[in-house]
Amino acid sequence: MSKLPLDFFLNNNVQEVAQNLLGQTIYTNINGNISSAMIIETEAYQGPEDKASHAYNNKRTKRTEIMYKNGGCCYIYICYGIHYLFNIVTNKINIPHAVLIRSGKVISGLEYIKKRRGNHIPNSKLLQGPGNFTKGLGIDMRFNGLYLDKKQIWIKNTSTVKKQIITAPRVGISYAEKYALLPWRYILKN
DNA sequence: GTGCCGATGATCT
DNA sequence: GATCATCGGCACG
Repeated sequence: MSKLPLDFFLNNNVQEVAQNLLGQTIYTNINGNISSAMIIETEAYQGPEDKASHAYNNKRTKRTEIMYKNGGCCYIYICYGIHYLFNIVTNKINIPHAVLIRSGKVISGLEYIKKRRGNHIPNSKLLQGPGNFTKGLGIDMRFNGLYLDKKQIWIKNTSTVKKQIITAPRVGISYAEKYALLPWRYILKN
């Protein structure tokens, strides 16, 4: 169980990285409080060609600039004014691919995660959904632009060799026309 | 379990 | 001023 090296994210196939991330364990350290989660749901966003991506057509703005960095970098943005969404930039510099992390399963730091989410939330739902995932792990805009080899955030290689993956269309992007139908959402079975 | 709906603000035109 | 890579609460039944 070793830390994932950053070159894991330099792969030029973002769909492959999104699938390889399933079963890996992500850690956050918020003021010394460490919590971790197994990644169980991801979505691939293939920048320039993908109408659902913020970087469609190589669009460069202040917000999307992070996506043009080298793979292994965190891309955080606010969705619907309320929720932080966590993406990992993939591929080489100037190629704006990214993987959205949608759901996880608590591995450690349950007490911190419950505190951030509220005690009435059942354990199985603590990190379900992209907004809940970031809230539970304490991820916010401070993480935007951080690489995954920092003391605040990192990923350990805990994926089993054999895993069963369910594919599905991505969520909340009906405006993306034919790209909305592509099965670029990946869910770990069980 | 499913379905509707308001909250809420950064971002871009 | 419009557009969202969402969530929780409430109404069903």
